[in-house]
Amino acid sequence: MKLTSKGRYAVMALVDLARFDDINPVSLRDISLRQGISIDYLEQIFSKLKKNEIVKSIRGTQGGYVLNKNPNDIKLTNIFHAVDEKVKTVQCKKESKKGCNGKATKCITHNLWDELEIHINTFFERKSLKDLLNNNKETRI
Amino acid sequence: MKLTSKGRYAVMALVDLARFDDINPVSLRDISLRQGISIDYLEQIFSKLKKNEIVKSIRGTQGGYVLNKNPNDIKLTNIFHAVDEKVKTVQCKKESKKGCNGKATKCITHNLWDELEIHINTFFERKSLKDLLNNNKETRI
DNA sequence: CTAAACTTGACCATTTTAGTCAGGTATATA
DNA sequence: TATATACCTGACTAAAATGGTCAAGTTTAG
Ligand code: FES
Ligand code: FES
Repeated sequence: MKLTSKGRYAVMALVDLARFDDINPVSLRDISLRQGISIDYLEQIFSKLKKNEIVKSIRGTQGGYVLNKNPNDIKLTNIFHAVDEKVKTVQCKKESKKGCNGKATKCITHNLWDELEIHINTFFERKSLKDLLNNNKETRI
Repeated sequence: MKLTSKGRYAVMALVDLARFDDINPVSLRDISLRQGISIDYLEQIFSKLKKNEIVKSIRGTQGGYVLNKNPNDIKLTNIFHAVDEKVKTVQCKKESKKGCNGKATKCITHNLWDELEIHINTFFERKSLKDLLNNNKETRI
């Protein structure tokens, strides 16, 4: 199981944004330089973050992005959902009664993977952007 | 983040094995039929499980595999480790002082991903094959 | 002797990932 | 109003990972 760059970068970029957006909008160029993420890639990510109303954009010179919510109200779940970083542990379709093996009942490990999924998602639901800010105050770049 | 088939199948197959190996060794053919997993793929998986001393093999007609330990002592961690299903959330090399961005310090989200990794691994360390057996007694196929 | 079952290693199609690239449009400011 | 800055959009792609298959063995019960 691994975390993809898209999810990782989205969170990184938002933490960066949250630190600096109180004064001016933050340009992707700045985030790119500070965090070492390709600017073209960031554009893809922010397009989704914007669609999901996590950030607002300001176009033109001196433009950039600003958070659209209080950092306390932006949970990792919201970020991941926005960029399609999803936790998938079961193989089967959850709604279906059928198992991943095509049989009529769920497979013998289905419950286990379901528990796991909940376990992981709980972590994402608990953590907010705010938590990450506090957590890193000392280590500003 | 998603669980790969290799990890999922390994656990599935071992639960199946644990149920039936008290009487006779269980052939991959049987597991394949019961669990709907390709026999060729199972062979790859069991080769690794054997190397890691989770199962023993008995060759020849009427042969098959048997657990090499008490189900209570086989944790998901052990199984996943055996088949190289690893949890990877950080991007950087953990031992290194460098960050994932190539900079001299760890990135602003490093601690978060590290926490996540621990969170997930805790789940795997707690669950044993025994737990899964009990959990599914009613739903035998 | 032979069929069942493990053993080993190579091979491969498909999908996913992690981006790049090219061409826009909007707007602050000089 | 010219222009540089920065957002916006969609297409494209190389490389890696995934999820297997296939072939050619060896071992051993019966
Ligand atoms: S994972 Fe849901 S039935 Fe197997
Ligand atoms: S994940 Fe470790 S430094 Fe970024």
